[in-house]
Amino acid sequence: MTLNNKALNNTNLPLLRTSQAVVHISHGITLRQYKYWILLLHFYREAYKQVPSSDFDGTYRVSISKISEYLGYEPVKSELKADFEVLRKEPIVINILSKDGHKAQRGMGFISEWEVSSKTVGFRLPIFLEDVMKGLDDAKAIFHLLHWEIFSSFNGKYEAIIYKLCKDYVGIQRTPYMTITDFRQYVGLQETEYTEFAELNRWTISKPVKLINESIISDISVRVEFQRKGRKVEGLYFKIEPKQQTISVGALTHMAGMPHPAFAEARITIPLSEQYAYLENYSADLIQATIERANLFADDKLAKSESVNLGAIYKSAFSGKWGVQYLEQKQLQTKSQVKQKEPTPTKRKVSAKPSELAQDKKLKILEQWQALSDDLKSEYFKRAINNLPKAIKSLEVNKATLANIMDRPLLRIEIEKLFGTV
DNA sequence: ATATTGTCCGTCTTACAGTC
DNA sequence: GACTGTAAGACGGACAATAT
Repeated sequence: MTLNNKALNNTNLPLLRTSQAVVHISHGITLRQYKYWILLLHFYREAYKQVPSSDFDGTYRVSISKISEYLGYEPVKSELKADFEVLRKEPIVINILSKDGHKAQRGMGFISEWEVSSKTVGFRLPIFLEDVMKGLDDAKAIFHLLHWEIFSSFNGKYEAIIYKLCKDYVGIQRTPYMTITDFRQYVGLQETEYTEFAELNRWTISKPVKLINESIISDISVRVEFQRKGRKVEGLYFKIEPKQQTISVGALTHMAGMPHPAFAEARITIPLSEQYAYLENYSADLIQATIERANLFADDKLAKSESVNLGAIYKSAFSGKWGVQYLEQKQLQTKSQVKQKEPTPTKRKVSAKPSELAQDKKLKILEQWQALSDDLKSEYFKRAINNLPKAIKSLEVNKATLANIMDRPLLRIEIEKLFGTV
């Protein structure tokens, strides 16, 4: 569809296989059906990642209890079937570029088959969506970054759609321009609905935007920009800014499912909004290198028993592009096998008060942890691991030990939570 | 039964264009 | 530049239809 083309033209992103290709589909389905679909895509993606590709036949079954877990209530069977049937029938038409570079259109349903039994739900995705899900670059994987709980907490149809649209463009801080017709199509309006712009604006633009901005759990703030010809509004786009999180970073990370792997080595939890911003601007390799470099710098300071403010270090590491040097250096090293002394990174700014607070808190937790007996430690360790979202658990089980648990941000947060509840 | 969504009406504000 | 008419739009509220 047209939106997608514009997005791609504007930013010169590679065609296809980007998250945008999946996301921007105009539709007339209800919010609940839309939620199901997003959930199914999420499950599909998870399943695909866990099972080696050749063994994965494309049909995925998920227990109804798992769906209930995400939705927060148990769906009624008849309703579920009806919704899946709508998802199967509702058309998606996407403009794509075929291999020879010519434009092509493709039509499909949101899902291609479904099966509902007493305890499970099975579904298959159209081939195109399957391909997109398989081909999704990790850095672009929307479903780890998509904040399911925030999304599902919006109870307005347009609110959720606009939130999601904006969420996809936090990185470039604005959505593609769309005409009013495009917008109507995007949010799934019939010709007869909201024929007057004033009403359209009032109920499908202004109000949802206001609600998104006022929501205490929303992680973005959104502003609509109209393009006018005289007084008449011809089109619009949204401007997006990451919002200061009003709930704990730990809770957010937990809800979002997983931090991006590139941030795995980070010793403090980098807020998702920042992760987004970094991911938009730097490659995963570069991010990893930046964090590694920053860690070295921190170690260096620790060795000299200077105080270390990780939040500030990471910030200046990214803004100062420490990773670029480091990455080049690493490549050189592996090539020439010659060990060089690392250049000192550019001077660190002394700022970032909020992260100092976080640092204090971290130290407290650390003290509390060290005061525990070995038995208690392993007890907490087990419980922390168990509390992790499934996807992370399998990773952490292999990596985490009693000795390094405090260096693993997600686990530390779980421990912190456990301390809080005891 | 209640909440959400869509429509309609009335009134106020604002930007544009024409006239003086 | 000031004045004025006009149309687009904002906004509050009432209410019906629909979904949950």
